[in-house]
Amino acid sequence: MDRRQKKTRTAIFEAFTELLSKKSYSQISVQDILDRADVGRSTFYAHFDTKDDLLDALCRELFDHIINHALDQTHTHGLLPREEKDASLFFHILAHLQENDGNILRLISSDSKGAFLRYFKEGIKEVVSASLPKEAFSQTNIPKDFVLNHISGSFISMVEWWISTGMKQSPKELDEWFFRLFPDNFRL
Amino acid sequence: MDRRQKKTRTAIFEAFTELLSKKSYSQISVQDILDRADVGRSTFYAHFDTKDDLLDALCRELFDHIINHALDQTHTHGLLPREEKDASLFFHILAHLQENDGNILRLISSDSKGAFLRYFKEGIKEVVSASLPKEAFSQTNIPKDFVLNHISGSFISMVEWWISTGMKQSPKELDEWFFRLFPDNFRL
DNA sequence: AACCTTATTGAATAAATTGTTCGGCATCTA
DNA sequence: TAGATGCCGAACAATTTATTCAATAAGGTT
Repeated sequence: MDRRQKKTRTAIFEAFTELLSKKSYSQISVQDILDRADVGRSTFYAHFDTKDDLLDALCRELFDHIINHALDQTHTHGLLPREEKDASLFFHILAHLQENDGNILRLISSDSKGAFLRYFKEGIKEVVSASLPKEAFSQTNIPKDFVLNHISGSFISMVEWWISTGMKQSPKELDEWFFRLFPDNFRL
Repeated sequence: MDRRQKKTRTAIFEAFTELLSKKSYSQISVQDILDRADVGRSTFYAHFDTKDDLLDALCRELFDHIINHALDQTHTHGLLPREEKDASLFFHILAHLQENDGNILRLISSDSKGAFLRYFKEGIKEVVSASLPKEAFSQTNIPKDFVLNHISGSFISMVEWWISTGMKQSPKELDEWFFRLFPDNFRL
């Protein structure tokens, strides 16, 4: 990709996330983004169809970043038995969030988190689906998709809670609490 | 309240929910609402400050409706032991949703569900907090608010899943599955 | 370095939207 | 019936959105 394109793209992303930490999504005008990113009007529309499109692209980018990071970590460690807390996928995601990499936290606590959390939840669902042992389902007749939705949904809910209450707990602590709220025969 | 006021208020609410089932919130203009509700421009702004204010009011109204309905039911039955599935708060909420009272489903499946689900989740948290036996916490050192957030968050998540997959399960079935995804020593 | 390609700029523009104001009219309540 | 209150709808200023286009700048290739 052309250097110029990359430059304006990240300039827009950065300006956008900065603004998102101050105003709500609907209050941000394209002009605001233009001013802060120091980018021409027509340039913006050459990159993104609409403001919604920009939000979507940003969410996708941040989401990819998080998931890939977490997957790298777990693959490095291999899929160890659950007892090794450091190998938990969720632990790595939480740890990554704690570093506020890519200003993700700004987005999650803004009122436009909806778009992002959709991606986030869907991604978690897929990852969990791939790594969850079949034994977790075989003993019940509860649909797999129902369980996956429960796990990813409550995880996202926990992340929101964590951020909104000031991130006072460590990823390890959260990870442990989280799993203790599932049935004893669950080994995630 | 003046009959005239009530009339326009509900006319606006109805027009709004109908529109929400077709377009996303941001795509709906005040003019759209005016046309469909057959209400004058100045009248609208006499009732609501902004479009956001309207959404907020609608969410509050629907939320009150659901929660009060569910609370009535459980109070009628009294708080029976958990084994009596019909007495579950969650069962009643699900059953009420199934009746699509007040076109709630339209709102929950629209992309402006965020605002509504916030109220919904917060309300569930309070109700659960009030009715949850202390034994559910005493054996752990997990903060109560964490647990409440987990319960209400995963419940909301389940409702979204239910609606988005066509509501093929009965409230009773869902209610049962839901509780089986909690630790065995949980008696909600 | 010269050349071709592609991106950016910024201004001008049309269309849509928002929120306000105000005089005239309809409807409620006492 | 009378006074108060709500509704109407048109007109209005201010923003905002998304497009167009010619001039300019910068990138990449040989």
